[in-house]
Amino acid sequence: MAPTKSSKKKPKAALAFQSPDGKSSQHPDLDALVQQTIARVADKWTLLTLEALDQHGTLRFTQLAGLVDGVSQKMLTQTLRQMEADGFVTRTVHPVIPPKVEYTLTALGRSLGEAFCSVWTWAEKNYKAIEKARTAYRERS
Amino acid sequence: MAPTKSSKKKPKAALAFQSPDGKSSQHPDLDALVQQTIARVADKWTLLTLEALDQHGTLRFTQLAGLVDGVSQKMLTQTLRQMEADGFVTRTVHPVIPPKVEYTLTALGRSLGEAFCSVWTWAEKNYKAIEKARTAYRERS
DNA sequence: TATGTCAGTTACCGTAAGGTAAGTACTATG
DNA sequence: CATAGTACTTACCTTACGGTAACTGACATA
Repeated sequence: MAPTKSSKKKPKAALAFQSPDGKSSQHPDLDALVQQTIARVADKWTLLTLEALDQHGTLRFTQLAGLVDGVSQKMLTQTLRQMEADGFVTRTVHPVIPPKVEYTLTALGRSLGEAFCSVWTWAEKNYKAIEKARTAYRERS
Repeated sequence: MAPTKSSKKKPKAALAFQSPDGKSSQHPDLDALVQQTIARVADKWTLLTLEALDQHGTLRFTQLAGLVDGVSQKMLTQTLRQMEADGFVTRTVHPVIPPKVEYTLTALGRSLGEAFCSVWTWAEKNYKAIEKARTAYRERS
């Protein structure tokens, strides 16, 4: 797509990233990178899988399939591979028959879970307000 | 073989929004509701629009189109309608010629921005770790 | 020999997300 | 009269997401 042009960051975001204020970023695609990161991470199956692993610790493939409601084998595999590639989970293969594969969150994965926690609690607090707004909107139109 | 069938099953799993399973579900799972909420909110254009409005306060349609990098008119309209319906923005039409329409965040919208701030910050802090993990994964396989 | 278990992989296919481009409505201005 | 400016719709079309189901491999058990 078109290259990211504007450097836009809110002052309220605590920047762990050191960069002179008011100047254009040394990393022109920082926003794009961050956006990509969020887009990847804010996936339905990723979030559900993250949650399941966060709650239960180490899980096997079929256990995950049972916990992540509605997921297909295909999507679960895909999601786990992606999360492994991104460094969110470790995949441990025990060379036994029948196969045994265990998945655990890494520190990075756990930190992601914590970060999403605030959105999660926000959603818990506000989903009623959203539904109310939707009803009001529907009646208005 | 019966793949990934858990206690709850959906006749057809649509993306994100789907409520009732078999029973008269006046109480879909809280988790499901929260998940739906996040799925809706964690949309690319929604996040970018939210950010633009959070930074600039009140904006007109074309201003938003300029700020939200890469968005098409179609998607911008769709996103704004959705956000309005969800109670995140107010849409003020000034009955003048040529048309003038202004968009502002509601309190709910602003609170969402704050909640997402932690994820945003997390992404800023960790996107390098993710890229590193990806490279390592690629080399590993 | 047939069947089951676990953790996948692969092929097939329908849906829907989303981009492009053109059209709409209205008026002021050159 | 033609054009520009604003805020959209609408039609069309392509891609990619994701569901279903069948198949793999190696052994254990009946």
